[in-house]
Amino acid sequence: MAPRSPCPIHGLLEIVGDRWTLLILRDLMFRGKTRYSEFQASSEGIATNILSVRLSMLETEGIVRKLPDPKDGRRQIYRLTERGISLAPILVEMTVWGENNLPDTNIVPGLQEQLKTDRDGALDRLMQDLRRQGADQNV
Amino acid sequence: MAPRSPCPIHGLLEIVGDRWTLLILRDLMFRGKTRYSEFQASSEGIATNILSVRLSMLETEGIVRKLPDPKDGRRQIYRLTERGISLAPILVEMTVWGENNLPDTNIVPGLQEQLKTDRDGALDRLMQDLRRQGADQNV
DNA sequence: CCTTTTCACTTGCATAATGCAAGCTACATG
DNA sequence: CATGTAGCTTGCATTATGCAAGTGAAAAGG
Repeated sequence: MAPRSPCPIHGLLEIVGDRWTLLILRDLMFRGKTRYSEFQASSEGIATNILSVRLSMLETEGIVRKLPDPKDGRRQIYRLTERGISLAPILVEMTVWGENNLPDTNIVPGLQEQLKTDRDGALDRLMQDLRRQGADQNV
Repeated sequence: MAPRSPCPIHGLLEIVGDRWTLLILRDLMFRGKTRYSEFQASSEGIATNILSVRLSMLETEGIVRKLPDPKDGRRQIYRLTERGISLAPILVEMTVWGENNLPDTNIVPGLQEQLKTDRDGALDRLMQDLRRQGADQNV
């Protein structure tokens, strides 16, 4: 949908402001997931048709790119673009807030400690790591 | 809705992960809005029934609190709680991303420059200011 | 006072988004 | 060459959102 106002938050929400998109990005950023069936397997249980629509939307928005797996012609590999990687600070802040304000949360082990003691450093390392992953396959 | 997984991002999205809630919080944080009719007047055009449901949800989640206007018995004043103020880093990161990655955005004048040159300082000042607003009316 | 406005909502109904189950096609595996 | 797997698409039920109109309490105006 086209934004109804020039507000940067509103514009961003037109892309990621639904129940599922940020969870897909979480899987890409924090959980090393790259495949359709992996996103589908996340415990929140996204419906397959919704996943399909969201992934292609993210692709047209330039947040992820899809490339065929060279080792298995059935498989597609989804990776974050640089534009997608630049969303990491938002996801990190969301993680920190959730950890501090919600009961019964648990993040990928290790990251939680890093975020508490050295948030900026942990964020930098995360983004560097995502860039390295993206550099493996072309562009 | 109750979260389906212990993921902090998922838990947060169960509260703010819809098209409108974060825009209400934006109005509270960056635009000094405190009243129902002010939220309704935002240019994205939230429907009045949705606004009503979202505000009471935010209240039960402890993100905002509603208090009667002592000067006008018809009016209610909505303010961020400390829990709501602690969402500021997320909104700020969203603003920064939108400014850098979307065409035709314009933020409340002044804040944009502050965020570019001194993000941490601007965030601190914003949160202090919100705390001061909240301290006016009882806790 | 008594009427008219304003404010903060609620209600009813149309439309759009999401959820669920089943099916389909290209490719891989045995 | 039969069977399985991955990544989807399709059809339909359910839920959420959007829109217009209406309501009640309090303020403002005469």
